[in-house]
Amino acid sequence: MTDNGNSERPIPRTGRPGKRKRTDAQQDLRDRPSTIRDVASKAGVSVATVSRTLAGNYPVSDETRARVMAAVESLHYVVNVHAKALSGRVAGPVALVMKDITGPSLAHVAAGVEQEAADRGRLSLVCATHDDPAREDDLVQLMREQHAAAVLLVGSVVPDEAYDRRMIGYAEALNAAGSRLVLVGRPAPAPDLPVTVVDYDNRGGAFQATSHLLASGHRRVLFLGGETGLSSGDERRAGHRDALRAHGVDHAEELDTAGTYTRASGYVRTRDALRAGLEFTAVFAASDVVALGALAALREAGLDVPGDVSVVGFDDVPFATDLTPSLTTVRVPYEELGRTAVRMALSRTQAPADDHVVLGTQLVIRRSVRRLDW
Amino acid sequence: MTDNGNSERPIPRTGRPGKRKRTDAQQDLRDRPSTIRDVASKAGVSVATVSRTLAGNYPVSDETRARVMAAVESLHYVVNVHAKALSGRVAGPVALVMKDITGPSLAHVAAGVEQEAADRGRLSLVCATHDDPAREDDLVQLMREQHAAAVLLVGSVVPDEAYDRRMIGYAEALNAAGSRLVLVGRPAPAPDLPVTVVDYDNRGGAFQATSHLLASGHRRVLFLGGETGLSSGDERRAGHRDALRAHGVDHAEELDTAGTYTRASGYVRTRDALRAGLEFTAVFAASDVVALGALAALREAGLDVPGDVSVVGFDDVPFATDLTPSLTTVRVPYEELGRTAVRMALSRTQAPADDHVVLGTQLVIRRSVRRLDW
DNA sequence: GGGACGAAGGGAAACGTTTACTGTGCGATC
DNA sequence: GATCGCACAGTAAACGTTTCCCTTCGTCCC
Repeated sequence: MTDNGNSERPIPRTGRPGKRKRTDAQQDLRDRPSTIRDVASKAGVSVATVSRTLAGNYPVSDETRARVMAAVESLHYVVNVHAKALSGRVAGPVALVMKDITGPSLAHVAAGVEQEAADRGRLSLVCATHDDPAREDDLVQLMREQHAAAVLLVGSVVPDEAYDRRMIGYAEALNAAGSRLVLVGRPAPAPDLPVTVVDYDNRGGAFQATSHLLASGHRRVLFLGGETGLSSGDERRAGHRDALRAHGVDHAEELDTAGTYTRASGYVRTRDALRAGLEFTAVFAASDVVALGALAALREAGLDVPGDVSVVGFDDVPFATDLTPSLTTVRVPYEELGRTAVRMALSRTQAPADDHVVLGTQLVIRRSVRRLDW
Repeated sequence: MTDNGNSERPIPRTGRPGKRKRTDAQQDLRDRPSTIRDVASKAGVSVATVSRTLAGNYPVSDETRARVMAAVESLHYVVNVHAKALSGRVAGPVALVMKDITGPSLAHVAAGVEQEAADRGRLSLVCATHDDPAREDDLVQLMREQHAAAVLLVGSVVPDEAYDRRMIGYAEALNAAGSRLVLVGRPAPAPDLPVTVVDYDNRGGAFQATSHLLASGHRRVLFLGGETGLSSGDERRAGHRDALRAHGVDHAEELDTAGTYTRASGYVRTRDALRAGLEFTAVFAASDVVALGALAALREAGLDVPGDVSVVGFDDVPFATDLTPSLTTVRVPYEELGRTAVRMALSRTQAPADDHVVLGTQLVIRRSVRRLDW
């Protein structure tokens, strides 16, 4: 024993009496992460002292601290987060659940979430559902197992009864586990639920967009809306109609289309409208990628934007400024959406109530709209 | 006692003899996640039986199973992953460390990583470094604590000596902890290191791009390269020069520029080249966003693409097809890059050696290049 | 000179699982 | 009819930390 001879009590044992699978001791350093006991024995102190030295919340003599730190260095010791979580408290991660990460808007939400989470010392778990509700169920379950501090469900949905039921279930299950459900860009299923809702003003943004077109003298606006039923789609449609009504413009049924948020959908609907001989001087696409399709169809038809037809989008994705012409669109604060969601979920005081917030949207005027009265 | 009366043995106790902070039992369900002991006591069995019932790796009578499942349901029990990790083995997460998540190419890598990880039953931790080496150090450390199965460092770098040292440290530290360092899109710091490298053929892609321009009759190609020193930038530059050499075209120093991978850089360099009166009939931008800037500058100068100047990009970001004109570019299999990285890191057999793979890149011909000899 | 006190450190419980051991009955086998 | 084996269930050790509680030792104050 290499005890420093000042005590009869046994020095902390190197290993437990329990069996060790590994027979040759030389391998121990190689493939098994070193534990606090390894550090303790190497430093000739107890595990309690090592823990306290590293935590720095307890007086430790300089000499002991030095020995412990040296042992930590030489063993490349890092704490085992599972053990730490099991005993002391560990800040749970933030879980981000979305349909897909590659879309520019969702990527920005993710960036905001990651940044705010990191600022608060949390890790971010990112998962894609690919629009599969069963997968969403599994993920919420999984996040409960992981003790996630908050579970963020991001992206527009069809708010039917099944959706409400699922969200209610999630909210309660997470709440019971001390976590928090956060709905980002999707509606609350019911009032007084333990849920945080962070949304943005779809309706107001669409209102601004269409108002801008109407104020520029356009009267026949082809609306390339999102899917009917989808929350963001319906809200943007409502904002569009609000604006028509507010400006006393008749709502032409045939100009009010619905479809998916894809380039293809924008392309097809615009092309078909042109083929059908519909008259319009402007297009309001309910998303920038839809606008992309519209621009392609218009260009193909030999129409100039904004010379012949004006176009407005929605989202303000990064490339909107680089299109020809640069796209007038509605800016959605996606990154701020993510940050706010994390902030609200984590800094929630003991208020058990639900909390909602709606971030504003804002028209960004570029070059894809022409004033007709010029 | 609601025991079913068929045994004298004491039913498992409800709680441990140890002290409980909570005094009023009614609160127990509310804020503390229920444990396997809660389930066991509710079902009138031992914790071992509950564990085995849930794991399904041990014979359990139908009646017992039903009771356990009922208890699980009613208590909304989920296993505590930390406890599980401490005892049996739990598949560690995959950690993805990158400069920023919002870029289209990195987002696609992330999507590939997430998908492959999910397919293998792993969670994905996503972190942004914002190009801060110290943050990268912290994250690697953090991932070691988290027992990540693999740590993926994604994105081009300046491979200087400090970089090598850091990567070597990471590789060894992670390897010692049973994890694996994976470098994606960046070079290996040294041979025979426990590291997995997944890269793509920057040089070959650039060679194809410039070759395409030269084969189309262009002789003076403005090269908008990436930063000198940056691995991907240097490789693409090398590929470009290879092609010039292969086609016997003189390398004109003034046409070979370096800068950042930003739209602004592409814009400024193209504008300056035009102002300086440099003669060129084609532009090869070392990334699509740089091409975006070039397109804007050309347009501003009243030049038509591809009528007056041809343009080729690199990356094949999603919007490349939607530009005016659609952009001829080099496709990089970003998503596959992510998938491959995870696959290689996780399905690595006991081969302790380093393993490298280079994915191919491929020219995608669209409408931004004109044949000069027509 | 004696007690109080603070600094420093150790022992061991507790966190929630999994699983190796140990029993039990009970039907089948010789 | 004793025995073997199997289905089923419980006990307890182990996983790696943190922290409560206890001990020791030196100082300071009256």
